[in-house]
Amino acid sequence: MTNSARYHHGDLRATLLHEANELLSEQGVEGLSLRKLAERVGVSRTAPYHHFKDKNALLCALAAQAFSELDALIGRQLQDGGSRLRVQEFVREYLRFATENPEQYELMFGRTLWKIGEPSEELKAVAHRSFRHYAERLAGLLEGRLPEGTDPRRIAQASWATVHGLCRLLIDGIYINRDDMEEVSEQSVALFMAALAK
Amino acid sequence: MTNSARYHHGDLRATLLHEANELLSEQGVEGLSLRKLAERVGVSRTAPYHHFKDKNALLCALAAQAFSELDALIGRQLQDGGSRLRVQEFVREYLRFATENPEQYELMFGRTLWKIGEPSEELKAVAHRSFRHYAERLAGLLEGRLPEGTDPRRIAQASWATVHGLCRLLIDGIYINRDDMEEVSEQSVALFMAALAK
DNA sequence: GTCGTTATCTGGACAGTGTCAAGATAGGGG
DNA sequence: CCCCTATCTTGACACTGTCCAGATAACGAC
Repeated sequence: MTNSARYHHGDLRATLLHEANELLSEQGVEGLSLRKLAERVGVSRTAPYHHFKDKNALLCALAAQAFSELDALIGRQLQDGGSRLRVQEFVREYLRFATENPEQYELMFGRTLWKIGEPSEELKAVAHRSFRHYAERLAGLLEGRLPEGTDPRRIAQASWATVHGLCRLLIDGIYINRDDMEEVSEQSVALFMAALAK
Repeated sequence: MTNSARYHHGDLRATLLHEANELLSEQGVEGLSLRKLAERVGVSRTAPYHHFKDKNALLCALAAQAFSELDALIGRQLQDGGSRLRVQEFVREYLRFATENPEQYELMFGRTLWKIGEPSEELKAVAHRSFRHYAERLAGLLEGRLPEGTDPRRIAQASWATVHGLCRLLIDGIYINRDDMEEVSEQSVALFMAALAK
């Protein structure tokens, strides 16, 4: 019995996730339909429903996966050490992550899951964890440099918003293009660190 | 012949735009279907196609309209005067605009038009104009305060990205909620201005 | 006023979507 | 060995955007 013709796939859930991610990269969330996905995997249209409650559930799983990668990136890049260059390098990597996986990034932070669909508990958890992780690492890096009375949490939110905004504008091609990216991000970080070093 | 029963509507284009904006506010881009819109206006499903080439075209018109409002806001808020408070107040108003019209804001900057669909020439023009307008006003406000060698255009891009990122995170309910908003935005502006005043 | 011309509007049709319900299949534990 | 149940399939429904051919009426030329 060949691999492709057996009735029970055997590893459908993982295959679906993998192929869905592929399809996502190629065509974006809008081009990712369950029917196309099923056909691609070689299975009937409703088969995925035995592994994911919903299209929403599948997308949440996909986004959660991506958040894990981002979380790993945070852990990798935001270690102790000279803070200015660290932050600069982190932002560069963050932007690289976002621009190399624009559709995944869109899914992670876009309204598809957070506004229209319900973000799954798993997704909310891993997203929140990433942010907390970032906040902690950043606080460690900036320890002692923060002006008195400055809430590190606010700094984390404000800086994340900046980097996130850069990504969004860049990915969707509004106001910032790939050529500007490097300079703009450097400028942003420079401003940020200058304010703190004051 | 009553107003609602005549064959030729007479002012369909404007009515469509108005009602579409209403529908957009209520149900978001995803809930805005041409068929629902047509029914709501009391006209057949394909009637809108005589006034807009596409669904995309209608959405572009809607977004362009919203950009005009944003442009007006920029002109209104970013006048000469004490720069720190001016900027603070501008950001507050920008955030208000975005949070009071979240679906419009999403349409203006979202991938629906900029990635999936084609942004119309009109939309690109008005969006670009808004940014240029912002950049000019900001440069005027910060005149003489910028560290040497700083490109005002980069400052405009970086600061817009920050505010934009705040809006996105806030609207979609990620990492920043309504209670934090005020503080985070103040913090952001404070950092920004502190860096420039250095 | 009458008569095209043309803008506007209509209903039918098609391909595509997510998802529910009912039935088919087979793997795995008693 | 046999049944239970996880897994998979087909059929169906409502909804979407949009093309096409035909109906309607407003408007300008004569």
